Amino acid sequence: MGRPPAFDEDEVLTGAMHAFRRKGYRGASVRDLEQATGLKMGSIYNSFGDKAGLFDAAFAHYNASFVRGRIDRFAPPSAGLAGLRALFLSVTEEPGGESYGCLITNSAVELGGAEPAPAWVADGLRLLSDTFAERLAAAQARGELRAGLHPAGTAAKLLALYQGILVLVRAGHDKAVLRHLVIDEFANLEARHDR
Amino acid sequence: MGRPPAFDEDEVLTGAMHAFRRKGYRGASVRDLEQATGLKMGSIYNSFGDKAGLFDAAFAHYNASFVRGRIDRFAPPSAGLAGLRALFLSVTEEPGGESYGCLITNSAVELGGAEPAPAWVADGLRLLSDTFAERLAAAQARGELRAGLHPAGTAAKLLALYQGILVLVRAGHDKAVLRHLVIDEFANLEARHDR
DNA sequence: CCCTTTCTTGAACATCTGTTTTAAAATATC
DNA sequence: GATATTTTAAAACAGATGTTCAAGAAAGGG
Repeated sequence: MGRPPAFDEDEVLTGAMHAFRRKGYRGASVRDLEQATGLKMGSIYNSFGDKAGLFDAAFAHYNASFVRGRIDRFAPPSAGLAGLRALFLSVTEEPGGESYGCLITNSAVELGGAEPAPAWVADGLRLLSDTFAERLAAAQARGELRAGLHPAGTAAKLLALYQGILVLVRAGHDKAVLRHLVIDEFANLEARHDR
Repeated sequence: MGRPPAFDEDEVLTGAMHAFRRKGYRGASVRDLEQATGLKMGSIYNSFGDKAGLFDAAFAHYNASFVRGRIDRFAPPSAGLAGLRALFLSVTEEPGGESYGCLITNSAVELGGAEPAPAWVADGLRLLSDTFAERLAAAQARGELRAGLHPAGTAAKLLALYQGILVLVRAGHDKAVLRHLVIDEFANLEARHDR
């Protein structure tokens, strides 16, 4: 009973997610979000409660679809260390001159000073960190990892490196330098067969 | 001729700098800046033109005083690799529960999407990167650096790691993990005397 | 001492913000 | 097909935002 919604929720969340990514939570006005989602103000408030509600939904969508999709595409369990490297390289190859950045990184920085740091930031960071640790542990089991490295500790370092690369990408840093950096770092993680 | 300003410019810029650091460029309202600087609205506009002008001046102050001061204190040329490590560790030891973050990192993320990325971001990043490269080169000359490492490339990696650590600090990440990460990374950079 | 110049103050302004409200349109159930 | 219920649409609202304005205050030069 009652009229069903006329919009596709995935499209709406994807549009909102990109708007928040580009302009930040504060920088994306509700009028901007109208254009990004195709919804009108009333529908946004009717469906998501308020701007923070839409942000929450968009962030959840970002973690569950965008980040996880990127992991599955570039760094599936079978791809090993090379997959992780491909994941890192992929963030330096965003299309176009514009640097959209990562919603996790951007939100951590923008909202990090506020009292209730949104749970989605911690969730996204954990998703990345857990993925890194799992792939590193698998690589270690296969003897692909350099001796003396601990998956958990190395995962923490990779998480910091990943966030830092995203900051530098957003700052317009030279991408060739960033790619070189990633290649070097993963060469250091690999088992040394040449000794 | 004319009445001289009654405020101390360093105090004003320091106050503004902290406000921008905590709340971001957009998040710090001109009313907030009144309280942070002690100046009244009219004086702010009379002295700095507009909010962006105050931000510019505060950012220049941050680079020239805060960042450079931190470098000089923790990582003077004489301190070698251990100085760099101390510099990295210092960002994980900010006082209080609140994480103010780094104006360079925060601005790179917040304003990175905008067309004219402020020059102070690039300047600050270069100041850090140049310092890292110089200290690494000096360490190499003294034989403190692990063989096969290039100062410039390693400096780029350290810059990314530094920015990433600041993101994670702002996200409220466990500081013990971050400290461990720094210690591990610098152990990897040091020449191996135990082989 | 006057008077020009500059700084300070605090109110005023227009615009933009997130949100609410009102009325219309559309569909599912009976 | 009537009714109930929800979505849509667009206007309206209160508050916050960046900025400007006009009047008073403080110093230095004549």
